[in-house]
Amino acid sequence: MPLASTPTTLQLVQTNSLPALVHAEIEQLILRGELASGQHVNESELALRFGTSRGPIREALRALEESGLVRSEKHRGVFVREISVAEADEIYDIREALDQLIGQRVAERATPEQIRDLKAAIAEMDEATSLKDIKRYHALNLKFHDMIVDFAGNARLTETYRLLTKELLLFRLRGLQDGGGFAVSNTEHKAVVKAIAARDSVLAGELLRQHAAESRARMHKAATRRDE
Amino acid sequence: MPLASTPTTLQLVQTNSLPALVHAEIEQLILRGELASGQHVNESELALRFGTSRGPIREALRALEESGLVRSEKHRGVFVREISVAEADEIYDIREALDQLIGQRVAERATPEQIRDLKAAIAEMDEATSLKDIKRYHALNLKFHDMIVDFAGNARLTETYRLLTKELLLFRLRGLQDGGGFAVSNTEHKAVVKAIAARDSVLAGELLRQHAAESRARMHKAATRRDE
DNA sequence: AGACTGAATATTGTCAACAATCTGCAATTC
DNA sequence: GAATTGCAGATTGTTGACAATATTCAGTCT
Repeated sequence: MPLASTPTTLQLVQTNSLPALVHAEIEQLILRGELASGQHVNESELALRFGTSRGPIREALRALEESGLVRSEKHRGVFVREISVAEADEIYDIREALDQLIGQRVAERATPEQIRDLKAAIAEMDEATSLKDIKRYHALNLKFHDMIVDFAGNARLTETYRLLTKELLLFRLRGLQDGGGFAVSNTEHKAVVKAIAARDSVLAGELLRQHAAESRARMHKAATRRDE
Repeated sequence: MPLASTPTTLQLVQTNSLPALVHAEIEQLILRGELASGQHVNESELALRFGTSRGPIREALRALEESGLVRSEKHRGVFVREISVAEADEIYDIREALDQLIGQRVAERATPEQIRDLKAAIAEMDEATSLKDIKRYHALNLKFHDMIVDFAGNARLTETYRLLTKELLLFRLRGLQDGGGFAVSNTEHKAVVKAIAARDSVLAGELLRQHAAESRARMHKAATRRDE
């Protein structure tokens, strides 16, 4: 999917139905924060924006509801979900378990090319760090984790992991940016990839789990700092 | 949810919208095998059956698609998903990781009452075993795992786990009944609950993971037996 | 006979209108 | 003045109709 040669819009429309397109579009709107957490989502407005009727919009919203990005109240409409610290905590608990699994599987299965790609991504992050380009670092970080879960070679795991990650992203957008320490983060990445390259699956799993735990800890720190 | 005092239909209709009701209904149809794996799902037919128009049906199907019970092809309609052995394997890989987490958390958090409930469920399963009532055992087994994931006290985990379980159920319905050995299964349950009662979270996690692994192994055995 | 063409049918995709419900605000009552 | 009621206006819930596409099957040609 990352390397898909750009399909023409024609192909897109022919394969994906309108609801699917709208689904992806609205998801981006939410993930980019254009539709803020807690905000009411107006069907007609979206229909107008995308040049469709409300039918496809509603179908897309139902899918987004199932994936947890949106919540719906009867006769009141749908709202972008708000993730509480407690909920983020629950998600992190799952994510840690999955990260351990991911680390193990990648160490077992990653091809030399994939390991090279991971190292390249880390180098880029180092670059972003020295340039203090936080935004770029953040994007690269997401890409790194996207790559690594892909390399675990379990499509269903990828799907599950991305679902949870999206929800956490929703939480971060709520205002709490990952509390600094992004130079630290990359040294963790290096350790993980080193274990992967050494094919030490147990260690890789352990390290990737710890990496998620660190991220959770940073969230907590940011959250409590904000509440005082 | 298990202890919800039966709400009146009035309340149900007032709170849940038609798509939500239809969603639950169709899910049952699929999980009970009334809509078989791979089968084409006719929108108009369902609309007629539930006495609605096609709109709500389509919304429900979109949600079911997102949850993975159904797949959809443009202009051809939606089909009940078919889970291959490879996909089931992927799901089991995730399930094992989650079961380990579940075991740990339950050992840490379960109340004495909850532990008693688990023991009661096991006793019932023993009874079903001695009566050779496989069907009842199967139902109780599902209930047991439902309870245990609930007792982990992580709503998001419950949701994720149930999602995967539903997909696996879809696979089992495909013909491969869990290859016997259900007396074995209950001795495993006992060991898990013993570890939980002893508050040994590491062991409980390990045992529950193993339990999932055994289940996976039984699936493999049944699958290869079928393919020869 | 087998492969191809094309109409007839069935099914899905989309839309626009109508019904039900909620929200906000002004008028009314105590 | 505060609480309540009742009335627009807006928004969602649902529907039935129409358009676009796929499938089927009879007929035709080689």
